[in-house]
This record gives sequence, structure tokens and C-alpha cells, in this order.
Amino acid sequence: MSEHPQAKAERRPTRQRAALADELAGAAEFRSAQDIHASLTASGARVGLATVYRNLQAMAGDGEVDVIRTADGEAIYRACATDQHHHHVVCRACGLTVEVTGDAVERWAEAVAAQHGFSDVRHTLEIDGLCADCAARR
Amino acid sequence: MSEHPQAKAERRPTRQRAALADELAGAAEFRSAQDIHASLTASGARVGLATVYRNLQAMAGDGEVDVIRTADGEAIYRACATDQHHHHVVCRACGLTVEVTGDAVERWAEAVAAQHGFSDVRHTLEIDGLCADCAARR
DNA sequence: TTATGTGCAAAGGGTTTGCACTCCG
DNA sequence: CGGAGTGCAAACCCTTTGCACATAA
Repeated sequence: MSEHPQAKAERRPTRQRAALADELAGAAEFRSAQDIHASLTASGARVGLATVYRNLQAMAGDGEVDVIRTADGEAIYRACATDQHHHHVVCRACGLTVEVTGDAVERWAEAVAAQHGFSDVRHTLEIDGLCADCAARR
Repeated sequence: MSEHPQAKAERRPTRQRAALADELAGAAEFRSAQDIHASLTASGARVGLATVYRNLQAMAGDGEVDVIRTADGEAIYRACATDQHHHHVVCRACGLTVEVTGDAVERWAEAVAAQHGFSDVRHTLEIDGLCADCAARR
């Protein structure tokens, strides 16, 4: 094993990293690296796209941000509200995101996998729908 | 609504489509479009990569094949064993895939989403681990 | 000073598309 | 014949990398 799930890496604090952290802290939805970079640039923060990618990647590795993939393969990031394992319910229309935990599901996944002889089980689960607001304005 | 989940599209039967269907039928694991194309080529079937992509996409749209994304954003496909909603348990080492259904999870997802005001709920769930064989040969 | 972090721009890699050609119906 | 289906290669797009420069410790 060479992976450290919640390993706290000691990265050197820099202006661009702070700006990125800020940007993430201010957003409630998942956003693409490009989107974040654009926002940063618009705000006057001079940060390179590569830097955004590199930091996002590092933070994801340390579990500081969640990463999920859109249907078309684009990675979107979001600051974790909690540091424990959780899943998301995302609004397809506006991107509103709610984090949820589900012990029942975790156990189910584990059990089902074990039932088929699998070990060292992990899983990905994303739920999407229409949030109350978006559903109402239809 | 413009999506037809299991809509049966009437595509014109062609040599390449047949080859692709064959290739998919013979595989038990998820494979990338490129991989499938290589296999097809190796078998002597002259099929263009673009055609593989186009058909795979069409079939996925009609629910004839399952599509999931690898962690690095690559799409991998597999012929569905069943036409009803299901999930997968995939071996990280060899790709062995088992399809499973889980009413409990379906209901849980629906309930959790509803609890937060979401409607028209959908979800994605993939489970991965090490199959018995691969775990043994470590 | 020295290793780490950053910017820029070029390179990568998977997927999509334009266009002319082929083949089913 | 007419249009769906194909092949090829160029175009796309997100992401990664190489390398020289800036900066935290």
C-alpha cells in the first residue's frame, strides 16, 4: 500500500494556494478546475492554471477536497464540509450539493462485495436530482 | 423530457456494428473504447476507431451497454447482462465484474434525496475491490 | 542558499467532428 | 437513388509536464 487516505501533507504556504483555498471555501458546489481558475483570475488573483490543477490534485490526495467526475469525464472539485467518508446529493439544474452519510449503504456495499469474494472494498456513490427550488420553478 | 432510458433505436445493421456487438458479448469485463477497437483490429475486423466510439455511445444511450468512468476519466464499456437497473462490483486488479442489484440502496438513495427536498432522483454506484483470485495471488 | 512551488507553453491522451465515400434499404 | 453509417485525420478539451524563474524556510 502506498496510499495514505487522510495523510496530512505539509505543503509550503503560498499566495496562490491561499487564494485557491479561499475560492473553494466560498463555493458550495462542485466546480471544474478551469472554472475555479477563471474565477480566481477574474478576482484579480494571478494564479496559473497548472498551479490550480497541481494543488487541487494534492488537496484531493489529502482528502481536503472531494473530487467527482461529470458524465463527460471532467473532474469537478469541492471543499469537504466534513472529513469523514460521505456521499453527495447534487442538483442537476443548479449544482446545489448536500453531503450525506449512510452507514447502511456502506455496510451493504461491503456485504455485497464480500458475498462475491471481494476484499479491500471501496465504492463511489453519487446521487443527483432536482432540488426543491429548481423543481418548483419548472 | 427528451431522454428515453431504454428507448430502442432502430439502427441500420452493418458489418462493423455486428463485430462490435460480438466483441462485447465475448467480454466479461469493462473495457475502454480504444481497447475494444484494438481487439477488433487484431481479430481482423476492419472497424474505425470513430465508429467504435459512435456505436458505443449509441448503445449506451439505448441502455444496451453499461458505461462507467475510471478514476482518470476514461470511459469503459460493457454489455449489460440484464436490462434492469443494477450496479457493479469490479476487481481493481483483473477487471472481473459482477452485476448486483440492491433494492435497499435504491430506496435509501431515494429517501435521503427526498429528505433534502430533491426529486427526480437518479444515482450512480460502483463498488470495487479485489476479487478472491487476485487477493489470493498477492 | 536550497528545495519547493509557480508560470508558461508545449505535449499528451481520450474523445469528437468534418467531409467524402460506402453500403443498406 | 437517398440517406444512414463509416473511415480518416484533424480538431477539441481537459489535464499533465518540462524547464526556467520566484519564493518560503
